[in-house]
Amino acid sequence: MSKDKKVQQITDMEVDFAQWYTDVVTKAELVDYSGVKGLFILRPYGYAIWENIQSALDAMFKATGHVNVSMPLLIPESLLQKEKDHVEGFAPECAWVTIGGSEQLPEKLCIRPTSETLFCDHWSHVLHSWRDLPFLYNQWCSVLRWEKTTRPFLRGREFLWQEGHTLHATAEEAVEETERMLNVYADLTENWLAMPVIKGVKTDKEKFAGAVNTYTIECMMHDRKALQAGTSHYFGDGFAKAFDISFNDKNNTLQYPHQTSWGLSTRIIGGIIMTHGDNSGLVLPPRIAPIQVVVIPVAAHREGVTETALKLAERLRQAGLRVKTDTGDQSPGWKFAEYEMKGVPLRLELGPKDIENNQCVLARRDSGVKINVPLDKLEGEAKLLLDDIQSALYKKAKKNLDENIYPAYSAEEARDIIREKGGFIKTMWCGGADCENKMKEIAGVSSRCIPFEQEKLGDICPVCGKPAGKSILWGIAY
RNA sequence: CGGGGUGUGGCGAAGUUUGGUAUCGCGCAUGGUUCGGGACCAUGAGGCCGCGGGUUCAAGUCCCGCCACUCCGACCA
Repeated sequence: MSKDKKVQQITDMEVDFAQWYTDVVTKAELVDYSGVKGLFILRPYGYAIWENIQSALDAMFKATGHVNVSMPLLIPESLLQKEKDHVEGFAPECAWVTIGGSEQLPEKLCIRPTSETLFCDHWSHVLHSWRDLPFLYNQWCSVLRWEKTTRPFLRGREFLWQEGHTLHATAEEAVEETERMLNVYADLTENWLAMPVIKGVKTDKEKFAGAVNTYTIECMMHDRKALQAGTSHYFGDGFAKAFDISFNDKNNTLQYPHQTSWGLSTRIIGGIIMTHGDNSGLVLPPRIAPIQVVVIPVAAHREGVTETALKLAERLRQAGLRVKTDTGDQSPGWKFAEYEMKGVPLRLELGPKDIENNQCVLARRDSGVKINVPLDKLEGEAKLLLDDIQSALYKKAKKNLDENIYPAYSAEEARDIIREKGGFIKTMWCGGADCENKMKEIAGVSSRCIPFEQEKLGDICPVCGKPAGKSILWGIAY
């Protein structure tokens, strides 16, 4: 147990990171297990985090011209099979509905693992003219993928996400959209979730089934493993051709449109936990924390304490903050531990001594630092502290990322670095799938992305020794 | 899908080797005293011992099957 650890129920992350993660997820009351493997219950506090992420992202989608729709849950087998690469990628993890009521169905229906095929089918009906384009659609839903092993948030068979699907008259427009949405994800992840990202493009091996290109944002977790936090795909006109989506352009020529899709899931909450959490539990970035300030009256039975606490909470609410006052009859110490476990960024303590001095105590979740604040300065101080916590979390995570990317000049060197230190490995790459596979074999890492920000680490591929034009990032991924 | 671990009141465990009345701690409820880092006392509620078969006079315990969770690998958001 570390010295400053306040909560004894959570396994130290240095002792067992996976157990620490599970402890945090359950003790912070984010999820509960359901009776079916890989299907998790999002409890109110966990769902509230998702709602905050949702509302931030949804606003960004709307601001970039997108509209929300709702597509069916089930996909006929024949529809799923229209695009060859796509079905090959997803068929192994599909769950099927074969019976309706007591009748065997004439065609089995797949519970959507993703909805490209549904959007394509729909668009093939409604698209006629260049005037209809672009379609800029998004849907918030859950999807089902029959994963072998499952973990709360990180890998569920069912998970909540949003999937954006867009259709454009030209390849240029579609590529631009793919990049735009990756930047939206990066904006959310860095500025709201305080998680630094590396933007790049996936190799052919790692890209989405059916995509021409997959763009990704990669994050580094506290245990130095990689988390793919969001992806944006450019499809070219492959799906359009497979689904017979076409339109007449301005010159009355029949054209195939170009397509994109992009998704971000509740997995990102696992990312938040593993990026900011500590041995006392969850640490939430203020911008998405369901409770930004928890007000805890001390010696609440004493005259004026509860009343004053409620008044201060209301003042903070008026100032636009999300505030909870805990007037329960547990001891103050119990409450301190409870809200630390839940990652509430700021705690306001108010007791008789404070009231005498016309002040209160504000305690930061990230650093544990407590300060006395005169009551007339409360709103300003609280906001300043929340802003500071938000940026401190980002800086700390950025440091972890920057300090754990190592160059390597052979697969063996990469292997040794991964074994000793973990983190990301950067190397040059010839672009060959053989070298990528060999890297996996020897060093145990998968390619994370070819970063947009390229570095020149040499001239040759560290695996085959042939000329190499690009730098690439490797890591062990969740 | 391969390998390991675990399933006993809400949670964590003991009991399983050697079959014989269901135990402990925490939590929960009520009352009281407390209250600045997980308070204390008293009283009380709560169990098809993961599920299904079998052996036996008798199964938490022995046998067979299944399921779930969890960790480590291969695959994915």
